[in-house]
Amino acid sequence: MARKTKEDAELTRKSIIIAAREVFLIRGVSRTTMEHIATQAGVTRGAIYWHFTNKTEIFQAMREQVFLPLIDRMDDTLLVDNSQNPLVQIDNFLCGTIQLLNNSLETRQIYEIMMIKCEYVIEFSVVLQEILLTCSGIEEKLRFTYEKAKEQGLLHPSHEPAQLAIDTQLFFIGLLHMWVKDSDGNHFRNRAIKLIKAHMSLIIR
Amino acid sequence: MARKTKEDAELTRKSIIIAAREVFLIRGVSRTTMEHIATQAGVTRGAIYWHFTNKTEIFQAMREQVFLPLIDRMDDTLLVDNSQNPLVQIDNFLCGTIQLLNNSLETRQIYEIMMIKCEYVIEFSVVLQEILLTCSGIEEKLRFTYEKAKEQGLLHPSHEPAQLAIDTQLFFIGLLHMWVKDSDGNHFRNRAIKLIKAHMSLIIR
DNA sequence: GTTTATACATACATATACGAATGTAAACAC
DNA sequence: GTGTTTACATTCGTATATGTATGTATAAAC
Repeated sequence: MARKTKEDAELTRKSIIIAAREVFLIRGVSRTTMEHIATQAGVTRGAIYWHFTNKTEIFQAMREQVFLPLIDRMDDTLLVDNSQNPLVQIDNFLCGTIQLLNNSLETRQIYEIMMIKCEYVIEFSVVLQEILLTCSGIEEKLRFTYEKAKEQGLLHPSHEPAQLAIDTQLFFIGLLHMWVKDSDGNHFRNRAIKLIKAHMSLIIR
Repeated sequence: MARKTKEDAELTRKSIIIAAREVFLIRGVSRTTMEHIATQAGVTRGAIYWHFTNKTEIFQAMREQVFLPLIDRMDDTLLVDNSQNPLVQIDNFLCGTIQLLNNSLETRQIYEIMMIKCEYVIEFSVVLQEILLTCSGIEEKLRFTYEKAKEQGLLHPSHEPAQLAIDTQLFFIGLLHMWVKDSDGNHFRNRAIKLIKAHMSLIIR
C-alpha cells in the first residue's frame, strides 16, 4: 500500500527468499508459482517482481546463502588452520558439514531443495556448472590436505593423495545425497558421523 | 483416426514412453506437458490419456525399464556367481553399471532424468521410498559379498564388511551423481572405471 | 515544501495446461 | 455381417500462470 523505508524493503526481500525456500521444499521449484511465494511471504506478486525478475533469480539468491559459507568454512578448516593433523582436518570438515545440516534448518532445507526439489534444465545449467566447479575446488583442497598427510607419513605408502581425495569426495557426495533423501533418519542421518569416522579409518595407515 | 490392432496399440504405448523420456530429459519432468509428449510421439493427448492416467504413471513406466534390470544384474553379479573372487565380483558389478551407462543411451537418459530432471515432491515420494529400499538392498548384497571376502582372508583384519559395504555404496552413489552431472565427461565420465579401481585398491589387503 | 523516485498493490492481457466429454472408424467377438 | 468394444482424435470448459502496465502512498532528495 505504502512505500516502506529501505530497511523495510530489505526485510520484505529477505522474507520473500524465506517464503520461497519454504514453498520450494514442499512443492518443488518448478511447481512453485510466484503467487505461492507471495502468499507465503504475505505480499503480492507485485512485491516479488519488484525485487526479483523471475523465479530463477530467487533460487539463486537462496542458494548463495549456503554455498558461499560452505566455501569459506572449507577454506578455514582445510587450508588456513595448519596446526592440526591433516586427517583430523578432513574429518572435522566432513563432520562439521553434517553438524551444520543438523543444526541449521535453513541449510538443511536449501540442500534438500537443491538436491531433490529442483530440475536442472537449461536455465539452471549455470547452477550445475557452479556445482561442478565447487566440487573441483573441494577435490583440490582435499588433495592438498592429503598431500600434507602423506608428507607427515600418516598414509599407507601405496595410497596416493589424488586418489584419496576423489574417493573421499565421492563418498561424501553420496553421503549428503542419502542424508537428504533419508528423512526418517534411520538409514543415514543418525549414522552419518559414524560413517565418516569409518571412512577415515579406512585411510589412516 | 482409426482403431489399431493390439500390437499397434502396444507400439504407440511404447513410443509414448520413449517420447516422454526424450522430453523429460530436455525440459525436466515438471515442465513437460502431456502436449509435449504427444507431439514428440506423433500422437495426440487423447492417445496418452488412453494409455496412462497421468504423467506420474508414464514416469513410473519409464523408471521400471531400468530399475528392474539393475536389481537383476546386481543379483547375478554379486549373489549367484560364486566362482570368482568376491572383490572382483564387486568390481565387476560397479564397472558393469558404468559400462551399461556408457553403452545404453536409454539407461543413461533415464538415470539423468531420475537424478537431476525430477523433483521428488509428495506424489513422487513413493519413488523416493523405492530408491531408499533399493539402496538398502545394494548395501546388504555388498555386505554379503564383503563377508565372503573376509572369510577368504582378502580383507585387512581391521576392516569390517558392514563398514566397507556402506563406504563402497556411498562412493558409488556419489560417482553416479557426478557421472550424470558431468556431461562434458572430463571430470568423472572418462575416469569412472579408474576411480572404481582406485576405490577397490583401498580395500584389498 | 515541493518534487521525485521508490516500494509496492492492483488490474489486465495473454498463454498454456488439464481433464473430461464426445466423436469415430476400424478391430474383434459372435 | 452385425454389434460391441477398442484405440485413439477432436473439442470444450475451466483453471492457472506469467509478465506487464498502471495506480498510489510515502520516503527521501533538494
